[in-house]
Amino acid sequence: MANNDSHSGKRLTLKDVAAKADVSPITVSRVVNGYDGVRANVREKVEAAIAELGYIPNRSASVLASSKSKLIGVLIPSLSNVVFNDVLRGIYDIATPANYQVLLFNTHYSAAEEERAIRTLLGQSPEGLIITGGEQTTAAKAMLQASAVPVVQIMGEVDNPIDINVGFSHFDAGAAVAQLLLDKSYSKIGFIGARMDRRTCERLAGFEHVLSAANSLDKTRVITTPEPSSVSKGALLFRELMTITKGDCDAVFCCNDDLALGVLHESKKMQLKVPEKFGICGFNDIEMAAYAEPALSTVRVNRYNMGSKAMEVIFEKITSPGDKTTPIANYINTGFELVTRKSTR
Amino acid sequence: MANNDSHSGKRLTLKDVAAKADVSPITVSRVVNGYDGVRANVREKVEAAIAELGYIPNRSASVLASSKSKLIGVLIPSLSNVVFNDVLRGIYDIATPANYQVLLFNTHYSAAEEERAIRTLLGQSPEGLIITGGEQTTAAKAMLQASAVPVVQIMGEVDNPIDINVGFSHFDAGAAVAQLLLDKSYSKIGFIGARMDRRTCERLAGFEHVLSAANSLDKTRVITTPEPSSVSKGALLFRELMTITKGDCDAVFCCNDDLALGVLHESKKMQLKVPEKFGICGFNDIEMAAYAEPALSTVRVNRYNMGSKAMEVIFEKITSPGDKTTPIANYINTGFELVTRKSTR
DNA sequence: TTGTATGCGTTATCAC
DNA sequence: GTGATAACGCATACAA
Repeated sequence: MANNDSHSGKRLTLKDVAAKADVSPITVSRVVNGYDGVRANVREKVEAAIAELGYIPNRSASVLASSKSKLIGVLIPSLSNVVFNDVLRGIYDIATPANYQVLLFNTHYSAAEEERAIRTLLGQSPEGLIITGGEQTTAAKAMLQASAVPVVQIMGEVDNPIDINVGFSHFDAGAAVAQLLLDKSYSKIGFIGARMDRRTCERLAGFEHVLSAANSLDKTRVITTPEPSSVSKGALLFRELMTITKGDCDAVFCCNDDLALGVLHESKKMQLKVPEKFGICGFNDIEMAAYAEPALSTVRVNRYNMGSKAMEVIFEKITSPGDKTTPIANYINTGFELVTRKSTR
Repeated sequence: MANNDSHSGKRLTLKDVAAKADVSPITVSRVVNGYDGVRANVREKVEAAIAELGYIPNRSASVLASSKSKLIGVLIPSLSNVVFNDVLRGIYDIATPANYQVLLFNTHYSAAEEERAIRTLLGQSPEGLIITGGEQTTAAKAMLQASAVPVVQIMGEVDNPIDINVGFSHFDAGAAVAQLLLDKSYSKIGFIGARMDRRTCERLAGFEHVLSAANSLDKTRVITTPEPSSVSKGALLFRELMTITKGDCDAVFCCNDDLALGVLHESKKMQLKVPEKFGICGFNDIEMAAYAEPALSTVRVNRYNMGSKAMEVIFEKITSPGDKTTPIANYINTGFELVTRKSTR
């Protein structure tokens, strides 16, 4: 931290650069924004002045005057969940090269915090919004509708998309896992879940749906907690499952890999043979899943793609304003994939 | 996405609210900003108008007029590295309750990208900047100096802090690990590192320093790659280490836990007895470290604290402007801690 | 190709 | 306690 160098106090503006380069402010503006119609020698003169002065354009003024913000608002429910890392990477990898900025909010799985974030975000003329899931408050939805800003709801398949929806069906994914375990001849299948947000509940619903149809559903084998998930929580919940069912359980679907890794760890301590006597399936396919012993069966979801697709769709919307001839699909299914490894028969 | 409701097209401003509430725009502004000096009944009238119209203040205009942005710029080199999740959480947990926004940039370990990000950031009148390490370009450093914005360099101990430095000595940490392994009677100690950013290099330097002093340094046991680290990369590099040294190696320090987990996995495949015949020490103490088998010895660093402390220091600077009587320390050591588990004797 | 006038929506300042 | 006026720094629209 230090003082401003020469022009201490006052912030440098277009005018200062213009004076130095002996042109008008608007010409400087044109150079800054890379307009073609500026003579080469003038451009060079201006660029030299900018460099010499160390001029940095004031973005607030620019946004105010042009109402172009190059800003994308992103709302995710958690910063601890590694799942969102990949999603964010996908978003940034598309946004940054296009010179768009990302304003990220952590909503802590709270619709109220989300609404507050949406409000502040909307005050900054964002050119697009990426939000998680479809459980916004009605007030938030109304604001979004009224704003006319492209909105992408990511992660899950939502019921009435505000605008565009990029994700996959967690119900189907949960169902697929149940079917997989059934196919592997497990019959007393439990469920371990933490946090229990909307999408986790949907996975559970799909899972229960299939088990129920196969007459294999026993809800005492469903152990959940609203607390955040972790490896240690997985171990804890697994012990609970085994206590409650008195060990009458031969497989478990964990709502994410962290939990599953904890279950795996604990099952070894219990000397439970995985996968022969006990099958474990996780969710997300984090890198460690492949390196667990036995390697963890899980469900691969295209996290990075959800992020990059969301950004791409926003750019499509931005660049084809009101173009009704080439409608953009309002649901993009990023799918999922069962990954069977050694933790299931 | 939809049309604006009533006043379609035009965006709502203070003036609209003022008209509706039959007061002047400035009064609305006062209500919006929670000034005390507004009569209760006027305030209520204004608030009603705001609610009815669904008015959202334009932040660009506000920032332009007041040059108060409530914006903190954060620059991190990677979004894949889980280390930064915790740092970010620490930042957000302090910033958000104070109504500050966080504008996050991913610099991809590139000083050039970092400089670009700093430039755009500085254009938005941030009230504080949190940047990673001390390897900014000289141009970037100059801009930061000139800006008079509080700057916190986090993660490592940097040489000439631009302003404030929050982190710990990676050199010392690397040295401590070397000493630990030596103390456990390992003598042919290798190093496996990926990415090899500045802080990783410092850990290696500290490590080599101690080994060298103990006459145990053999640089052929140092295997590194500029590529990003991962569990699989750990396994790969470990095989390389064993090939190059023809197995003449009895311990390894991995520059992070992911790598170490990969080494652990691979050593089992090689039937190498850990920790008896081979010791492994990681870095960071991610949750999985404790759940590996054998559990991984590692170094705990206070990631969350680095983030929260950085924000706290910025707030101190903001709230005590130029207060020379209570100087803020320009280096805050967040420390580290050796965590010895079963992967070392 | 370059410049002039004007407005973007808010807040600071100073009246009332 | 409330209001009028003038910035804030830039970009749009148009003129030259």
